[in-house]
Amino acid sequence: MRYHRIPDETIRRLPLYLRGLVFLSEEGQKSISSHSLADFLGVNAWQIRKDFSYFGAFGTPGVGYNIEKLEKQVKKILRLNTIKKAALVGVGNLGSAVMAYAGFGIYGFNIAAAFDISPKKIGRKVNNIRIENASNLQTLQKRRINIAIIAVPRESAQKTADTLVKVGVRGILNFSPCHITVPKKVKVITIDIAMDLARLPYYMPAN
Amino acid sequence: MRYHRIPDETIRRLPLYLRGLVFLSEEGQKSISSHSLADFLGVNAWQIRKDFSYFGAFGTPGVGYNIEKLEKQVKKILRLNTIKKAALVGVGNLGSAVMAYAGFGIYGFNIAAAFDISPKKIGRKVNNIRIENASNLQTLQKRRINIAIIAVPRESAQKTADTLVKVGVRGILNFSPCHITVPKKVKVITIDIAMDLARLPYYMPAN
DNA sequence: AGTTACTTGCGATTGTGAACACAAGTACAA
DNA sequence: TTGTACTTGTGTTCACAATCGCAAGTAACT
Repeated sequence: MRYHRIPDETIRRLPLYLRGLVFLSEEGQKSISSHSLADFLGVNAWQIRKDFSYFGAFGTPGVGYNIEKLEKQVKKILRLNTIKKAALVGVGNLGSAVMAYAGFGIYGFNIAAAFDISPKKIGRKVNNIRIENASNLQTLQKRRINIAIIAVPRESAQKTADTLVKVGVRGILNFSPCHITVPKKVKVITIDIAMDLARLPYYMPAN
Repeated sequence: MRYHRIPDETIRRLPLYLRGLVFLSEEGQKSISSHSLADFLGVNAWQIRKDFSYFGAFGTPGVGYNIEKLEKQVKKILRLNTIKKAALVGVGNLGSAVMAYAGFGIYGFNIAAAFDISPKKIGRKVNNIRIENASNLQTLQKRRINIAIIAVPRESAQKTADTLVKVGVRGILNFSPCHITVPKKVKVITIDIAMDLARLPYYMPAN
């Protein structure tokens, strides 16, 4: 099945695998079996092998996978092999946390710009990034930033997205708890941390 | 009640539906058709109807769904009909954002306690909640708090989880980018916001 | 070289959920 | 009462993903 299309569910898992591979690589480990990686990540070994098989064979039977090679391949599939600049819109509580979050680095992301509308925040520096006036979003086009993170209140999320699309952004990570409508050429992924918390009680035994 | 098991994917969507219903309810709307709700949330109408049909029929053909009734039912399924107290462990950047996040309210969650190990933070108040010493986690048992949010650095996530389980916590929302091992009776949902961002480039047209 | 223990790759099977189509219920106007 | 426009509920079909099983490859012995 070497030339088959990669299932969406596999793509969803790749960042998880990548996270594990990067960690192991930093620990100095050179190769790992599907079983060990599975234990480390809390998934199934056959799932890992199946997923990896969709984009070619990289493992050595009896030995395992070469971590560095695999890491490169996963990054290539996800188009993460070049450093990507992202813009943050909305430097409130959540936005500040996003700016400070170290976890984007391993995926090659770099928060290169931050915007807000509050005069109190504009001009201040967070994590060495100067907060700019949100009315200057159009500068993103020239700066070739086409990924944005929306962390504004729900009321302004759609308007913000519209502006971002207009200035050439084609990938949006949306933290506002609402649906955002965009042209087909633009991909939006919405995260609502409260929604995940809301699923928890269902899975908890009676209390 | 023809179906005995509600599919997991349906459960995953219920918080989304609930979010929409609460919003519409606050707007004063009394009833809504599956099609309108679908448009509002950015999903398919037949999906909504099918999902709702798993736990009984609530709509009126020709009219739509009674928002209040439906909201109550969804909350009941998700076991959100009583206010739930949750504890936060780790009041760093992300933890602070979680404490300030208003979105938990509509699901009936209430961050009732916060813990950290930094002497600088202990004793300070955030959102009217006094930050306690993390060595006092065992008080959760007496306080009958059995849901916790972990927002500590990766290195201490597993240890934190172990302690939480020991003091009776049975549901954990984990923001640390690592797998956490817990007894079967405990449910963990892990969120890694960077992982979602990492999927974005794959879905963006060539650049 | 032969043996053993281990591991991958992947075809085959099973399970699950998305998508569809439509029968049946409701409201309302004439 | 009849007709029309609308909406729900669900059986059925189809697509896709999880899981399994195993042949074949590899390494490290003796």
